[in-house]
Amino acid sequence: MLQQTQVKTVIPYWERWMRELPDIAALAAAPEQRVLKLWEGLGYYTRVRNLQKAAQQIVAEHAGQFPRDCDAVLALPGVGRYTAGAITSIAFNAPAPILDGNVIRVLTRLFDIRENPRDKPTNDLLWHLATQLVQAAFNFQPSTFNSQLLLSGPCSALNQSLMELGATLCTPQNAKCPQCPLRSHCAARREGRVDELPNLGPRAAATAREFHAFVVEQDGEFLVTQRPARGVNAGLWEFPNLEVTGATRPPPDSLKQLLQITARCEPLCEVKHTITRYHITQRVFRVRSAAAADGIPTDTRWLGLAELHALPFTSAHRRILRRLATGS
DNA sequence: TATACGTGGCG
DNA sequence: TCGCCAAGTAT
Repeated sequence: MLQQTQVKTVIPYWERWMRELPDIAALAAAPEQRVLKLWEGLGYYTRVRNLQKAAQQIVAEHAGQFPRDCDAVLALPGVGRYTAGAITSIAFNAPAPILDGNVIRVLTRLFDIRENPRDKPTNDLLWHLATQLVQAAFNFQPSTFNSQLLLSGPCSALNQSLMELGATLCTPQNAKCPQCPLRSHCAARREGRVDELPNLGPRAAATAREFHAFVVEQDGEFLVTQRPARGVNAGLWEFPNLEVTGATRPPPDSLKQLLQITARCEPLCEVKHTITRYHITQRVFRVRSAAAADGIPTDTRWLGLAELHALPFTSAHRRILRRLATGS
């Protein structure tokens, strides 16, 4: 859950998740729709499918016991170098390095590394520095006093401290350098370059795309279609929709029919969101004539409002559902 | 090796 | 309003 997602966002999801699926066996055995529902709104949906695969792999290959070996952890689906290091260092105090967005920021500033940390040589250097730091922590002999501050172990404490520093003081903007325990060691601060680092380079601009979506109601049920198994929001359910500008394929007749109807419909709302390459605007229309939906060729279902909430919708669609439920 | 993948919060 | 970024991974 924490991959590319802020702790604050994750907490309510994690609490609900742990109530519903309290252990590895429960996750491994759960229906995929239930697991997706618990993840609904968190984004990056392949993470949750990988997480369930990982649970099933642990049941099959590790007798249901979470592996302690770093290579076995790394072999789990959805677990990369960072997550394997985070788990084994934080949980087992293994001297495994971590490098996330926070640590990249802390280290590029601490050592005044001006190259783009996304470039391979610079990324290698940062992993090397993170390795040396956690090794030093592993060799550290705590005194009686500070051992009380290292209950989870020095490697665990070091890695969590690096991330926490980046999350609280060494922030992307308005870094709180006067409060930083490393201020006297920080090369970027000494050079007055804190605001210039990390140097991530420019981002590719997103292209605007516009869609019309149709909320088709019939006897208290709503028409939904399932997205393709690949690509954005793979396999999730949504209202039938059509790209209005820049469409690459001609719309099916039934959708064309819906599109013509939109001229007589009041827009329900407008939803905007951005993914890597596109700014997406969805104008959502309410269609009361169910006949308009006849013969829609894609995978479709009629579902009641309560059932709709049982499906893995994107948050944009959940906002619309709330409006439908409240009648506003 | 470079891209694509979601969403929400913040200045 | 808009751009940036977040406890990264898979392909």
